[in-house]
Amino acid sequence: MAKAKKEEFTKKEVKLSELAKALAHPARIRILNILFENNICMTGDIVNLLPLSQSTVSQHLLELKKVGLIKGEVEGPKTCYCLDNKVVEEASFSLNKLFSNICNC
Amino acid sequence: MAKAKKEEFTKKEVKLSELAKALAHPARIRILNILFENNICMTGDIVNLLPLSQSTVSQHLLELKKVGLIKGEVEGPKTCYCLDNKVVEEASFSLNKLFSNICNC
DNA sequence: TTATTATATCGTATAATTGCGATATACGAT
DNA sequence: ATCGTATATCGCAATTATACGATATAATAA
Repeated sequence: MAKAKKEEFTKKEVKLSELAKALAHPARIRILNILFENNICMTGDIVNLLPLSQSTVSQHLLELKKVGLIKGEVEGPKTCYCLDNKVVEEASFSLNKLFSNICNC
Repeated sequence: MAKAKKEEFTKKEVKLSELAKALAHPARIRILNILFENNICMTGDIVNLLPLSQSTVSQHLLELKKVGLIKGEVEGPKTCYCLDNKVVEEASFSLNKLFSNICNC
């Protein structure tokens, strides 16, 4: 979104939309599942589970890191990513709240 | 996303990412809230509650309609939009499932 | 019929996203 | 020191998203 326009919305609206944007690509959805399900965290292993190049996967990891859903720890030449459970929990809560606000379910 | 790449992901991953993309703009978040909170549904009224031009709001409405979260009914020269509660409910469920899959919370 | 109103769509400009190959970096092993 | 491995970043191209003004459409009102 254009930066000028961003100021015309509330912080909550912007934050929620940025969270949604982080989830708005199947590769990133898969990455989140991979990080939880397997004991896998190295970039290379994640790359092998995705139909994308190493550099592209690296970018998607960065997107997830930007909103805080994952964090990466450098271990020598490798990097080990994992979910940031606190942020994931907050994200879950935010989206739940959105839906409880717009839905009688 | 490129069409060729879309086929390399599961239908679920693609569907969920498309839902997230629909939520990935503060204007669309606000529109959903407006449609629930107020008894307002006409495009013009929605336009008045957003810092965007009529044509831009119309496009955002289309985005939400594309994923089914809202539906529009033409009433003479006006159009009345409302949430599609069934789809909203399904969306809520899908996102809940994602988070229950990646979070112990 | 003509004017008005509400809205969608078209054309266009700009910005952001997606994707990849190539390169740079950083570390461990030889 | 040099090589190999893992990963991030750069540069670029293609696509998609965002935004707006202008125009088209369609129904109602005068």
